[in-house]
Amino acid sequence: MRATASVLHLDLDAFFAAVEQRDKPSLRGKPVIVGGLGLRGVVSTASYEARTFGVGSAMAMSEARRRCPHAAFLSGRFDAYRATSAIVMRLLGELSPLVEPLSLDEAFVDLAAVERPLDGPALLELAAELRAQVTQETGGLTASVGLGSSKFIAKVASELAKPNGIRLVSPGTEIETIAALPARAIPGVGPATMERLSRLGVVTVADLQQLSEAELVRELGKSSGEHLFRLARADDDRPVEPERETKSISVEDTFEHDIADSAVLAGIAERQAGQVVRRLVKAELFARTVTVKVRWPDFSSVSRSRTLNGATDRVEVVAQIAKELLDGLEVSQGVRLLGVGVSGLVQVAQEPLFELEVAQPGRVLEETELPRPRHGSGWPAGADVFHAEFGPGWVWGSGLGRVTVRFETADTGPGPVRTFAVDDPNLAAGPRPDAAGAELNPE
DNA sequence: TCTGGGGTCCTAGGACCC
DNA sequence: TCTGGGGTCCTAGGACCC
Repeated sequence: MRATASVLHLDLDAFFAAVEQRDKPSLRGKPVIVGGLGLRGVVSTASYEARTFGVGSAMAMSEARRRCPHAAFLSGRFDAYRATSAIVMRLLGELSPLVEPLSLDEAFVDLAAVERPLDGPALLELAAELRAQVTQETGGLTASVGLGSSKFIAKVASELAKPNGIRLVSPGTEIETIAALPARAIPGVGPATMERLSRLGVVTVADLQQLSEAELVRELGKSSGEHLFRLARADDDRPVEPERETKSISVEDTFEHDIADSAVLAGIAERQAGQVVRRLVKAELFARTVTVKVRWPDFSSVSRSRTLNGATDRVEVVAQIAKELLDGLEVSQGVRLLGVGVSGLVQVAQEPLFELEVAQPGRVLEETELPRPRHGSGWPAGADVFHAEFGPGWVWGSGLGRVTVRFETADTGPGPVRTFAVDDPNLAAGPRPDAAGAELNPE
């Protein structure tokens, strides 16, 4: 904890949904739900209009549809989210070189790296200007900003500021600020920890402050217990860390229907190994450990891993090991989710040649013929499209060989709706072909 | 029609080494 | 002549976060 409130936490409000409302004027002011639209999808982000119906992140999409049937249900457009996030991260980088992104929509900034300490009014002014810049440069998104003497307090502050606000927790007032909050508000206290704390009579952070460190360690283990003991007293000296090295890379897929065919699963593992290795190579890393993860129909899951003597970035090696690990599992009851991951990442190859006798050379499957999870048609709801005659629009819905498109962009008013055959030659997937991101980079 | 995907961190037990 | 002790690595599972 510092003597000044020099840690800033920024959180974009209902980020994915807000980007959709920005780019789809007909959805502004309406409930929008972004997430997996398949049978087993979950909600990534709900707009504030949807939240009033009790829809929230991580909720099963089936439940969200029950609670808010008239919402717009969209699959995500991650390129658009990444582009918008980059704008915000750039603005944060102008405040300080010490920016630690937590996700596309959240980051810490260490303001102590900037010249002299700022007092309360100066901090509030800086935050207000930042929020105005974010809204200006992103085309209308809002952010909540928290300021405090540590990461923990800054994060709590931005939570208290939501939505669309600023909150400064002045140094010296931290403990009284957090005391009234539910213990669940402390990062790291999830459902399981909260259940254990409840048994000790803990509801609020103030209750937590009554427990001794020994009691917490006994209940939660050494690391968590000591950590929680300190956070309950607003004692947090974790630094803002701009660069965090990648520790693992993984790909996993939940299937629309459980799969019990081991040959099909092996084919999926092979494709996933390819995806993992592509990212491994792009990061210029090599991996020593390969892990396979399986989720059963009852939602329990197991993992199997193997560590090599050397590190590899070869698809054949990762795919072969993944398939061998999968072979060791009895899949006849069906598999709900399959995943392949690598860890033990290093920057140099140390690959012993004897590590793998590549079995029968076998045909290398083309990317397109490997099994992929399919969620409905090739026209995901919410996706950008471009029509030769009508211009840019987005997929409103599809089915029965038809796709319905609404023609509007961030800069138009609500636009008209037209329906086409799914194979209409005038209709192309993706944003306007010749001006990618133009509206976000006016210069 | 319950429960995604990509991560990080922690714990605990066993193997192994000195 | 029953079985110390510490350290490290590996595996597996689980909690948690966005």
